[in-house]
Amino acid sequence: MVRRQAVGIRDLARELGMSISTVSRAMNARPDVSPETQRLVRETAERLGYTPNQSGRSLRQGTTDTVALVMPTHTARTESGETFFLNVSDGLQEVLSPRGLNLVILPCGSAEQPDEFLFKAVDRHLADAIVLADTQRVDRRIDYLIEKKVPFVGLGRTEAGGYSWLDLDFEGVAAQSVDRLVGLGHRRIALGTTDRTVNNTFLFLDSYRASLERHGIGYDPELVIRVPDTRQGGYHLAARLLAAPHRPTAVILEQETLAIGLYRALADAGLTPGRDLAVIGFRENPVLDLLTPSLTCFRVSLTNYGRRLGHLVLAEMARAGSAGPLTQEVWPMELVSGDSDGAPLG
Amino acid sequence: MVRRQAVGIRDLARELGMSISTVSRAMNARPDVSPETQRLVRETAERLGYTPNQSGRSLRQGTTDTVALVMPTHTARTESGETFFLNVSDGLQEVLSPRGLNLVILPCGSAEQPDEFLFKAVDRHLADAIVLADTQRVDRRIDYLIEKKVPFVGLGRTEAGGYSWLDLDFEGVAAQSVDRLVGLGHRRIALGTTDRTVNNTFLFLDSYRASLERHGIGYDPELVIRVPDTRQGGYHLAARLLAAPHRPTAVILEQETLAIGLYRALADAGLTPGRDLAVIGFRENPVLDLLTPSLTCFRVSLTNYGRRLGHLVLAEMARAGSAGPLTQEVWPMELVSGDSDGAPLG
DNA sequence: TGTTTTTCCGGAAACGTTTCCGGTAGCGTG
DNA sequence: CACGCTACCGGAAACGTTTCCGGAAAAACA
Repeated sequence: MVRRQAVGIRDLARELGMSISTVSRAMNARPDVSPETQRLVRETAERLGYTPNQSGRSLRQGTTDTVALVMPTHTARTESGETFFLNVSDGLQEVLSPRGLNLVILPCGSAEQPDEFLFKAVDRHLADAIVLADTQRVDRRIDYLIEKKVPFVGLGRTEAGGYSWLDLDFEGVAAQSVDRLVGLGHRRIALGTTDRTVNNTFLFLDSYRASLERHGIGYDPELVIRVPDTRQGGYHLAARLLAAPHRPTAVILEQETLAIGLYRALADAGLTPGRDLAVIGFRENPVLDLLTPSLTCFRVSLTNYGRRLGHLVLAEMARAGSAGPLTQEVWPMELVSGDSDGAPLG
Repeated sequence: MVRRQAVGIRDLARELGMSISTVSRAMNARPDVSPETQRLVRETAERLGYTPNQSGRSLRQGTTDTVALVMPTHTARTESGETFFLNVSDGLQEVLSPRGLNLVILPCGSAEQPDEFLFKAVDRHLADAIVLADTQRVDRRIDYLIEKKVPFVGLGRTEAGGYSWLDLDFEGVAAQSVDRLVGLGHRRIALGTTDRTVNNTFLFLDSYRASLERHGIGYDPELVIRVPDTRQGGYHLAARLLAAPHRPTAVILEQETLAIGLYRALADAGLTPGRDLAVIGFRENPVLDLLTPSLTCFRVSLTNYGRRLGHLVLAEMARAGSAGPLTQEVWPMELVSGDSDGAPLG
């Protein structure tokens, strides 16, 4: 039978000739242990290769020193997501790590139910705090987290509120896009969006609609085109735009990925973005660099975003369930002007 | 003070009027507890909302029911990791999940030392098994894992061997690329690669060199161009190719990302891939769809790859340190013929 | 020097679970 | 009826750590 743990706190204490409680305090840098002892303990621990057993610690203090970012992998697989999450997680970790907190990413496989997946993770007390991505308009997971008093931050809003979140300014982006296009003289402005149930989609659509009406342009449901968040989706989107009875002169994309298929489709039809159809994309993305003419879109520093997220998580953990103030932040995005959104032809 | 755990096994036992040992056995579906009791226990657990505390379990049985995929996020940020890891993890999870194993992704932030990061994760016994990505040519982490007898699978080879791994057929890809280009009549074939220390890079280079020599073409170090694994890198690569004294007629890319900047640079120079310069990329990637002419590259099902990885992990866990047979698999990639690799002009 | 405070350390009880070991009841068998 | 066997279950000891509590020595103070 294999030894469970190579060297435990008991072995270390025996080696040092002191009590395990002293060793424990020394390892945790408690003030009530002499500096000399601390040094000695640490040195010996290093020498014997001792590291405290996490399960023991967790059991005793009811804490795991871990923050989990739960993220549905099928979202990330839609080609736009992976760099998003990894960049965010990098910023997140940069803040958490110095505080002695480990970051783990919990991928909710495409096979599983996102709700059940989270419930299980929470019940198992896999982490002390959670970052919940891909929030739906109404999201049962939020209710669960609140009920169970798990410190968490939403990486996205829901309709309900009542918790701390951080989100990109979808409404602002939609409004800016409409304003810009209207300013250029466009009146028939389409929206290319997805069929996802994530809240962003709703926010974007609502703002698009409100912005149009603010400019005295009637909202035409025919101009809201829902396609899958993939290249093929973008291609299909273009096809539907071009086939529309009264063809729109501009389109706003809620997902950057759509731009790829859209450009391709326009090229196939002998049309040029910016001249024959004004296009405004969503998030700036390295791979979009390939697009010619360059895409007008919006920029945000994902690493900073992740860092801020880290601080929110820390705040949530600090207040530990006590009814403190919530932080709800919308992050503005900066317009990056490209050549894809010219004035209408006609 | 807040109750540590809402409802523990003790509460459940009291409610049921039986001993905690029976409850435990029932929850774990042990054979020596009557079916009737099992049903009753489960039902009551469900009703009271009881879930076993993971720390308690881990402490007692020295196991965490978790597999960790450790992955350096800075790799993923170089734009080429794009969808690779999430697709692989999806397949991985599909295999692990039904076995009651949780998958976590441990992102080694760009700020941290990858070695230390792993050592700490292992010492803390964060997972029962590990999938180690981004293996270097010589990798201290491998030695550590072997020494500590942690079940693990390399997502990539190292020079040393002596453990189980799964890897893509970089050598085959390089050889096929060279063969194809030589077959088309090319003699000056460049290699666009990166300065990364990951083992792939070495394997690819070695095979490129050997393949050339197999065709009686001398290896010219001047034709091996190392650039960062980014768009800018690809752009820079093209610049160096075009500026070469005796300009190569073909280039093989070890990283798919390079294709983007390369295409852009060629366009800027008024050149066309496939006509003025033959290009063979590496892995098929959705975003590369934008490239015109279409890129000749290689294909592999990442989800299958991930699934296979899952089975290797299970095998490693099963043999639990006992010197069993190692599994070392190279996965072939399928050539996807595009229009980017025509015959040389001259 | 006597008293109080401070500094530092040891003993022991948790944390929630699993599992070994033993024990009782019921059953079949001769 | 006596015996053994099986099917279930309970008690209690772990697993490795932290932390409460108290106590001894040393330091500070009068």
